[in-house]
Formats: sequence, structure tokens, C-alpha cells
Amino acid sequence: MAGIRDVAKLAGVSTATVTRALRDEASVTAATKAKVRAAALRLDYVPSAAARALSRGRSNLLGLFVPDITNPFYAQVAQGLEDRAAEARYHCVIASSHLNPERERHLLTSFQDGTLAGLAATTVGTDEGFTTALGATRGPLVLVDRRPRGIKAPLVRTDNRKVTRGAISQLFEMGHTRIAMISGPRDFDTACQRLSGFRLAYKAAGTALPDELIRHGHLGEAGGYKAMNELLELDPRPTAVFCFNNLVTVGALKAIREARLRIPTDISILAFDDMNLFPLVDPPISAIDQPAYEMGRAAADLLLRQLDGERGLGDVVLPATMIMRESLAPPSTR
Amino acid sequence: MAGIRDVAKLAGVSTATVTRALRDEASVTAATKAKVRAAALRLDYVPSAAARALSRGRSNLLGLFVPDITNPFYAQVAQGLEDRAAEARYHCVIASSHLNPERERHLLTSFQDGTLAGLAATTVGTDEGFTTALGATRGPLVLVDRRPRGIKAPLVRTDNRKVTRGAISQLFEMGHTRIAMISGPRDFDTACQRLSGFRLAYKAAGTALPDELIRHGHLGEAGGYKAMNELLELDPRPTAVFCFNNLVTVGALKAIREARLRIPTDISILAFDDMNLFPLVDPPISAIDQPAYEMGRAAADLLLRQLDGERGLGDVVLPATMIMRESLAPPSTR
DNA sequence: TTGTACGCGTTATCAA
DNA sequence: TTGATAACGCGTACAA
Repeated sequence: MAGIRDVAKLAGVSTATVTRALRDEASVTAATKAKVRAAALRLDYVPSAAARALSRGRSNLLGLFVPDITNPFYAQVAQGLEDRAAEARYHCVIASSHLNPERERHLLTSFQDGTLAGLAATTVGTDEGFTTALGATRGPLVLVDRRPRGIKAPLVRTDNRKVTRGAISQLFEMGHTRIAMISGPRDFDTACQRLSGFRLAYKAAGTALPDELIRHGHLGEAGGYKAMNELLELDPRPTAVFCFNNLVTVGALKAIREARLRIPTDISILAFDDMNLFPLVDPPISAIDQPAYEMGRAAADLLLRQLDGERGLGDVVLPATMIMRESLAPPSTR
Repeated sequence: MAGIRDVAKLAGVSTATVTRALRDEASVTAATKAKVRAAALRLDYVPSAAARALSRGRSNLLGLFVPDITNPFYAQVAQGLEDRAAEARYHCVIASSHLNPERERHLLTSFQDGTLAGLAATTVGTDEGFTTALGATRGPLVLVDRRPRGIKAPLVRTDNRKVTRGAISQLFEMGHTRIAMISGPRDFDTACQRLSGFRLAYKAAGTALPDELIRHGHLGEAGGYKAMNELLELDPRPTAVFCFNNLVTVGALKAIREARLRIPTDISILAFDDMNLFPLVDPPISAIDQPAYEMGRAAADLLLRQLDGERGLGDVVLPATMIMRESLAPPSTR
């Protein structure tokens, strides 16, 4: 493995000049650059990432913490982050915690060693030890989707409350009066916001909202499945259900199928987060679509700008949109 | 930021002892270790990743190259890789090329700088410049899913040919005689193997296979959509279609829906790679399921073993399984 | 068991 | 415009 000294020797210049030439700095003669480049090419020279990181005090790696890279929403965020990062010659380290707060904190502390120049995170942990660790991050931090209590950093999100309120209002307009929600953990601000929008729609419709129609704390397919089964026990059954996120929806759909109920005849379904197969499900599932890819790009952008020295960056709020499909219909009049 | 010198000073030992104590080496007194740990804790000291990588000549980062992290198959591979890597205190850098060979090669060369200790790759590029770049990788290399021509490295795969042959034979047993295949690029060995299994089943059934029933070179949703539309033009129409992978299947399904045909009444569908929503599609889609997560783990394992000095590792072949759902039925007799 | 001192390969500073 | 050289912070022979 050729080093910078070898190149310098072969090109007949100093190591400092090699660095400058290869970075195409203006202070180097075209002739010198040519010599250096030729030498580097001949020796297959590539500057060492470790040495550069050590010397500059910063790596060219951006971290992305997600609860589950297997969830298409986060995969799209990852792709967006990566694309934007690549434009600035940064690469991405992705850490997926399987919704496991323990694992998440462990991962977080293992990155306090300067491996990452910056971190974009969607976290599930909420205990204090965790937020401390998150706050102790070296380098800039950006939050994606939700902000854990007490963490101060720019957040990329959608307007959960507003879009939810609008969507649920549409259900009321269709004639539904008993709309349930499978919500996430109470300490997720996204869950709070979506729930808040949900309540606002109820209020606007002048309808009382019985507690039993809100199921808190559900996450993932398993959570959606369980919560939907509980809802189906209710008497009278809700005529429509709003699911906190995509995987929760999948679980809920499986429960409905097992109960041999028909959508939307027996029950209407609205998902938060779209999936590429939702149009093909029986029946096609209506969803509130978040611009996941763009959220990832925005997060990377925020990180890069901080790395460039910008301060005081604010939150980025992107629009979510309602996609109407056949899983929503007026309640059957029995 | 506290450095090793600060810790050494505070603990009243040398920097060498700090290193040894924090790595819990046997040659250090318990008392000394305690002192050092206390000092490190008090100063919030964390050894620098860059310095360690430089000094040891190797980072603790494993790379994963995939065509598209948004594809759940690769996301699961990534999760498996990451989980196994974490057990050995390695982290993962994920690079997704959007099926763009240009981008892929660019990414590859940008990692020749020792950022990665090892690389696991599923690639789409096939030109020579690319394979050269892949071969020039620093550190161990492992291939996932498919092997590009001329690359010598352990491969983690499933037995594409055998499982495909078995699955297609089942279709013949159901009574199908006109089974089409939407295949991938001819220079993907996975495409070749699945195609080979497909042909074997035809042979075993004693049925001639007209060229028109095989559509080469399709990838992604767009590819599946296009190919399916071509197949639907055929007269007579195939009574069953085997799709090269999950996303191709999604595209194909959308084409069928647009054509207002019914599955399996008008046409049967078999996918390669399962998806979590396939059971909920109208109708539930039969699929050949690859153990993506396990493939990722196996790849990481192969990488780690090479990093430990093991040589001459062979390919890993994992079992794929047929999942029968309602998209497969005997052809309607008209 | 612990300390000293050098090397790892760049980048940045300062002088020429 | 270019060169000499001092960091950067850790790992590790080698010495004690």
C-alpha cells in the first residue's frame, strides 16, 4: 500500500503538496498537479480514511439511527439521507435497534468515539439514561419524525396533527360516528400529535369520544394485531379504525382477516404511512403518506449545514398527504 | 474532549496502562484498572475511533452494498448483517445504489480508502471496470445473493435452481401448460439459475417452452409492469406467471389489476421473495421465500471469520421455501 | 506489572 | 507556490 510519502517522492514534491494537489486546490500549479496525479495513479494511492479522520478531527460518516430498517418508511428515510450525504461525499452508517431501547442505548454509546461526524435519529427509548446518551452525542444531531423529551436539536417531521385531523374529519363526513384509533406509545410525540388531531376531528364533529376507542402503546405488526382484536371485541364495534403507522396497519389487517370481517363493509381502515403494496391489498388501503425519502434528504441537509458551521437551524416540516383508496366507505346501515 | 493523556494523568499511570486497563487485559492489576476506569468515567473519556483505526490499520466498520435498501429483501439482509456485526462490535455502512451501475462503481471506489474493514455486496454492475473495482477492494469481500462474473469470493445464496424447479413443477401438476417467466438481466447468475430451474421443470413435464414466454432483463416494479403487459398481449395468454423477484411481482400485479384480470381465475402468479403484505393482497400471493435475514447474518459471519484470519471459506447455501397461497390454482378450463 | 517512546498516514501551520 | 514539520490519539515493542 503506497503512502503519501511514496507519491511525494515519485512526483518529486513534498507530502503537503501531494495533499493540496489531489484536493485540487487553487494554490497548486497545473503542472505540479499533473505530476502528482500521475504518481498517485501509478502507485494506486488512495489517502487513508483513518489518517484523514484523525488529522482533521472528523470523519466523513453520517449516522442514522432507526427503530427498524426493515420498515419501508425508515428504509426510504435511509435512502434519502444517503443520497443527500453522497452529494457531499459523506457515507452513512445505519444502526437499526429492532425497537429495543436497550440495544438502542448501547448502540448510541458505542458511537461516542467519533466514528460519526453527525447523527440523524429516530429513537424509541424514552428513559433518562437514554436521552442523556443522545444529548452526549459528539457532533451535530438531527431528529427525524419525532423528538424525545428534553432533546434539543432540529427535527424533520410532517404536520401530524393537521393531516390527521383532516383525514378523520373526512370519515365523519362519510357518516362514521364510532371511529377508533390504534395509537403508539404515549410518550411518542408523533402519537400525541396524531391523537390530538384525532380528538380535534371528534370535537369538530361534536361527537363524544369514549376512551375505549383509543388503544395506546401499540407498535409493530404484533401491536396492531393485538389492538385490533381488542377493538373487534367492543360492542358496538367501531365502524372505522385509524392505525398509528404502517406496520400497525399490517397487523390490524391480519386480525380483521382472521375475524373474517370485510373491509370496508364491516369496518373502514385508514393507515398512517403508505406502503407500495397497499394499492393491491384486498381492498386497497387508504393511507396518509409521509414523504419519507424527502425527510431523509432534509435530515442529511440539516446535518451537513451544521457541519459547515451553521447554527440555530429550525425544524423542517414537510407535507403529508391523504391517499384515498377503497378501505374507506360510509358505514353500513344495519 | 478528554484524551488518553488526561486519563493517564488523573489516574497517575502511563497512557499505555490506560489502554491496557480499559481493554481489560490480564496483565493489569485490579486496583490499577479501577483507578483508570474511575478516571476515564470522570473525564467522559472514549478512545477515538479514528486513532484506533489508524493505529491498528483496520476500522470496525463493515460495508454492505445493495441495489436498493428500500427493497425489503435487502433491508432484511442489512438487519441480519448488522445484528451479527454488532456481536463482534462492528458497525455497518450501508450503500444503496438505486440499481445504478454508475453510482455503484463510484461508491465502490470511494471506499478504497480503508473506511471499511470488509465488504458484503450484492451488485448490479457487470462491466469490466466495475468488477475490477470490486476485486480491488481492501480487506475481505463476501458476495450476497449473486456472484458477478470473474469475482472470486465466498457467496451467500439460496438454491435458486432447485427451489424454482420444484415450484414450477407444482404448477404443471396443477394442470398449467403455458407458464411464463418474467426474468431478470441475463448476466445475473440468479436469473440464470432460476431460469434454469424453470426450464428443467418444463423438460420434466415434457412440454416445449416457446421463447415468447420468457421475458428477460426486467428489474423493479417498472420492469415487472412492462413485462406483464407484454405477456398479457400474447395469444393465447399464459395461464401462470413466475416473477423473478418481489418488486417485479408488485409491478406485474399492478399490470394485471389494470387489465382487470382476476388472479388466479384468469392467471396464476408465483413470486420469488416473500413480502409481509403478500398474505393480504387480493388474492394472497404465493412466493418462494428466501431467508434474507439469515443471509445477512451469514455474510457478516463470513466477513468476521476472514478478519480473524480464516482463509479458503466456501459458499454458504441456505434453503428457500415455497409458500402456497391463493394466487396459484389450476387453469380455468374454457 | 508498568512506563517510555515510536509509528501509524494525514492535514495544517508557518516559513521560505 | 512549495516545503519542513508538528500535531492528531492510540497501540505496542521494548525496557525497566
